[in-house]
Amino acid sequence: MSSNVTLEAVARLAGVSTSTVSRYLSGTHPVSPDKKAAIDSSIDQLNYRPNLVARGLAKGRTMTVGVMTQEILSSFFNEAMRGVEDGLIGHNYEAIFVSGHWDPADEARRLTSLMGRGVDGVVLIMGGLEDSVMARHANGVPMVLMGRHSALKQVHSLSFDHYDGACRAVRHLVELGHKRIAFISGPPDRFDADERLRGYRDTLAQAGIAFDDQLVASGNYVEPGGVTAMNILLDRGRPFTAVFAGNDDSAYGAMLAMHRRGIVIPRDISLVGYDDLPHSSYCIPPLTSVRQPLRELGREAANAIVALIEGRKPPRSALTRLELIVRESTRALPA
Amino acid sequence: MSSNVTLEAVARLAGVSTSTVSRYLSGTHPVSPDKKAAIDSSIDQLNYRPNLVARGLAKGRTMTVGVMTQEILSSFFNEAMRGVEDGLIGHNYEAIFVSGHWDPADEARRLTSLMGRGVDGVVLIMGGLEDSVMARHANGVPMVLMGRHSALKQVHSLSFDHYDGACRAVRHLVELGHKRIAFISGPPDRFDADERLRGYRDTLAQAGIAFDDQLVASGNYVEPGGVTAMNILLDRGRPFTAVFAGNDDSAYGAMLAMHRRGIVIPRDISLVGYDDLPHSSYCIPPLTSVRQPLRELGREAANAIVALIEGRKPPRSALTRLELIVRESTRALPA
DNA sequence: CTGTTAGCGCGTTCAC
DNA sequence: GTGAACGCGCTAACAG
Repeated sequence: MSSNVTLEAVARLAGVSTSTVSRYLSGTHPVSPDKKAAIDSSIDQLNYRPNLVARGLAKGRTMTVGVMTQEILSSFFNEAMRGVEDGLIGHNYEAIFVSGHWDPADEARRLTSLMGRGVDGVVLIMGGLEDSVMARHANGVPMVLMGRHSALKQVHSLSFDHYDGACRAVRHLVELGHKRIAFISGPPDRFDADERLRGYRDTLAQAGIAFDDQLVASGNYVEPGGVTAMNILLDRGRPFTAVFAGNDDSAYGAMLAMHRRGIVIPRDISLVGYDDLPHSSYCIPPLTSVRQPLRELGREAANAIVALIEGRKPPRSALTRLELIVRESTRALPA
Repeated sequence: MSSNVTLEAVARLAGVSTSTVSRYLSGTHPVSPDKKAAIDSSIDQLNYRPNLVARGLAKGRTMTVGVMTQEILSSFFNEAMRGVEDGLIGHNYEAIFVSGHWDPADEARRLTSLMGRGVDGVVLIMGGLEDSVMARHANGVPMVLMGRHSALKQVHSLSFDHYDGACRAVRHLVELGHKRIAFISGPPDRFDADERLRGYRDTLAQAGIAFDDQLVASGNYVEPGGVTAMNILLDRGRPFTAVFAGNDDSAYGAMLAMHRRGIVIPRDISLVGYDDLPHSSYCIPPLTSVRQPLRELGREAANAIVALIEGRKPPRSALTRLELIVRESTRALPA
């Protein structure tokens, strides 16, 4: 385990007591210049590195926050993680990442382990932990929940308005003159998926377009699901000129399905995605998508958790601003 | 910090000594059935969770291994991380991820911090740490280096043969009848990039095709670089019928650049990538690419680090097997 | 099988 | 300013 050279060794070499070294290192009390020098020299002579485990035990704080993602293999989560990491570094906290794999049992396990490791706070990105479980496992440490909302008042929730995002996407299509607009939905039991569907329906209604359930196919937010959904849509034979995919990964799948059938985007069909993943600027054609500033949200989450840890009130979230990024996968229908 | 209920509280409630509880929990010594029951009941009555920090301090082992990635936002690293995570879980170790951002100073900092946290072992994924630095920071804990090689004998290196991979890619193109084959290289100072270039040149030579430096443009392993490189290649006016991109991200960029100019893949130009990122099955057209079993390598890394930690010899690496995945971005040239 | 006694390395009283 | 002593929660000898 870590180093073998301890604070005590440093103290002995410097001819002072361990408390003096400790105080010097933490800067809590003034130390005389000559001792400072002696300590400094023996520190790098011995190549001393403080044992964070011991420090954590003694102080009851570890200067780390646990970040639970669901899936390491996902641009979506990665953006959020990156944001949290960025934000934390500025505050001298370190992130330790674990992943819950969308499995509540796994999530609970990881959360317990994080707590046992003495993290000072926890950031949960999405996931399916129920409030009661979260409450039970969060042993008094502050928690920030990203991407969804919890009724618990101990947890600070930070998320986007998926309903609004979906409205923007569909409205864009409507404004381009599309009337037959299909929808590839997300996993049926997920809040954000439901919200996006609701946005789709409401915007259609608002535009005076009748909802046609033959025009929605369920995807699951991953590429293969997008392929399947698109094929189903096409096979049903109901005509449509545009598709709104519940997320970009589904959209990628849909693109491939269309490509296979010789359908050209946006000439034959317009496509809008959701998430604006990094890759969406580089697919063929570049994808029009609803951008959620995930990375920024991650930074906010970091700020919030640090504030909470230090007993301050988390700053009011400024952004949550969604934006439709128009690229080349959508076009106006000739009048 | 974590829970407030301690081992001692449990012991008191159960009417036994702390050591008995400790022994029961760790299973190192037999404990009488009635005490077991008493302990069990008081554990969940109190909702006791062991304090891993204290345990770590006492045992000198934390059952965690530090994993340093370079960039969270990269499918490449994510695959590797996922593999390591998978592998570790089976061994009851937990991964804590940090990222070095391809910056040696950052890497050194993170490594120090990991050591301070008392990780039992470290897995480094790529990165640019020099041997001397690695040696200095790895305070006696075992280390596994993924994706590149170190001369240090304390570190167990696990990587792929990039030269071989490049040869396969180019050979494929040659076999399809291509003679004018362009190359989009990686960052000039990176070992794997050099190896791929070498594979490209050697395979060409072997096929009796003269090397033409006007046919290589330097990318940087990310999409924008691929776009630029492809444009340069095209602007030079030197004809070519195929391109080997140093990695998939560059290939994606190249695809977009061609799309913009109305060049159709593979009708006009064939394209081969390297890495076989998950997305490569879903781009348009699906990309022929050299697959490196990164996830498997990650699992091997996990096995190796655990073996090292437990004083065994790491199993000899079985795979490192590269494979060319032929999809739809390459076609045979008419004879 | 089980309780008692020491630490693990560091922060933090409390005196001087 | 500075040192001595104690404690964070747990495991590991040491005795029974």
